[in-house]
Amino acid sequence: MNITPVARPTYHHGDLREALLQAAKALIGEAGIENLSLRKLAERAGVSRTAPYHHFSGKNDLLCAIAAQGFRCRHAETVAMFEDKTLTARQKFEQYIFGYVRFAANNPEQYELMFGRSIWKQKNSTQELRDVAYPCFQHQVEMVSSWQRSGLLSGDSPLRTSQVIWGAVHGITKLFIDGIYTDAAQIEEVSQRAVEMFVEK
Amino acid sequence: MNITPVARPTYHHGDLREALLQAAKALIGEAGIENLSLRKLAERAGVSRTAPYHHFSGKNDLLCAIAAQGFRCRHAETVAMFEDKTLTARQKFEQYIFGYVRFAANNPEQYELMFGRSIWKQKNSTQELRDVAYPCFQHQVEMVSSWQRSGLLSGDSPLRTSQVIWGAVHGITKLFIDGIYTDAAQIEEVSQRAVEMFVEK
DNA sequence: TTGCAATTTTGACACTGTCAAGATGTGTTG
DNA sequence: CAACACATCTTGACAGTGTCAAAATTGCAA
Repeated sequence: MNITPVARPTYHHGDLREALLQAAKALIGEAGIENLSLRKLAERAGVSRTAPYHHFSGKNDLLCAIAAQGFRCRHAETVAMFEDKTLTARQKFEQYIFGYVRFAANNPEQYELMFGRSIWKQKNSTQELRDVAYPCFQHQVEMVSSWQRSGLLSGDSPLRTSQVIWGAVHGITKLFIDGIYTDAAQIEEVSQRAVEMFVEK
Repeated sequence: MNITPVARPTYHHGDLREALLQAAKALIGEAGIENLSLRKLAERAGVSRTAPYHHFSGKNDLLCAIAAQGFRCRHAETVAMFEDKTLTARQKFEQYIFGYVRFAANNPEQYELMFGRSIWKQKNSTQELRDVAYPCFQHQVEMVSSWQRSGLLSGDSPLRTSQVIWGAVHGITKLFIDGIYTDAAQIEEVSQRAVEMFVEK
């Protein structure tokens, strides 16, 4: 919540864009997205109110950049896990569910930016964000398709099945991080139950 | 988006509280929650900026009241459906899923208030809202419990199973109304697939 | 050195939620 | 009917917000 301005020796910052992204992630982690203001952010970075506008076209642009970072991080994690040849299909499915939920629980504010209404609702998404998010979505369908071929999941429509499973993890996640489910300790048990309910017996 | 002030003959409004709730629902339906301001709302109701403060303790209080209306409406719908003796268990389950998704699709902004982060995240919920929301949550668990006893759903933990199913419909719903799934026409097909994946064969 | 472009700053504007204090109406009691 | 109490509404004010325009500063290239 507190602002800790950073003294800056030179007039030009050097890498203000990256510094702003870092400070923004720190601020939303402390006080939530709704309490992030460009002015507080600028002050934290030790720079004037409108300096960020030379690195981001506006607040929305900055939020999209943070979301894009999240997609890149999450996508790398998922691909690495799915290509691990020491895991069975069932283990990969479990890892996917638990990894997804854990990522969201550890970075709730960033997750909100990635999948929340503030960006996607009214076509606020940047081209950069769309370019990095769509492969992420696509990869989920491919994983589900592979699990169906291996008999772990039922049905013949990878897209529909993937939409239901993604919906489930997304919904469980949101109910927890948005504070409707108050007991956060239950999230692992609910995830476990989700795995049981989806895999074929 | 436009403001259409309402001429008012008398100094006292008569039923300003209800008028504000109605106008607020109309405004968020037109421009979304994030574009609702108390000032525009007051102007629309033909009243000064601070008049609403004599009927709601603040903006959050007003939003909670709108959410509470949504819970009452949805709860009545659900109870009536579940007590309909002409429906089989399977039909009731389908109706629950489709009804849930349809309600959210028809009232996306009100749904966002009911289950979104803006209210629940930081203990912003009113006592009135909690009193009307919890029975709604509880009823979902009871329905799932009944479907498990009838053999429609598997497992022995109504709470966990209910959390997964609620998570699924909530997640599917959110992915659509928040604009991540762009093709809203698919929502029925995804709901149908969800029913198939959850009921025992 | 001069000139140019990138970067940062100051000033300004419209908008927001909300508090304090005053004005106006309504209802109740003597 | 008169006077008071109270609910309701209004005006004024304040701090905070995102963002634009114009001016200032700096780094780099010719």
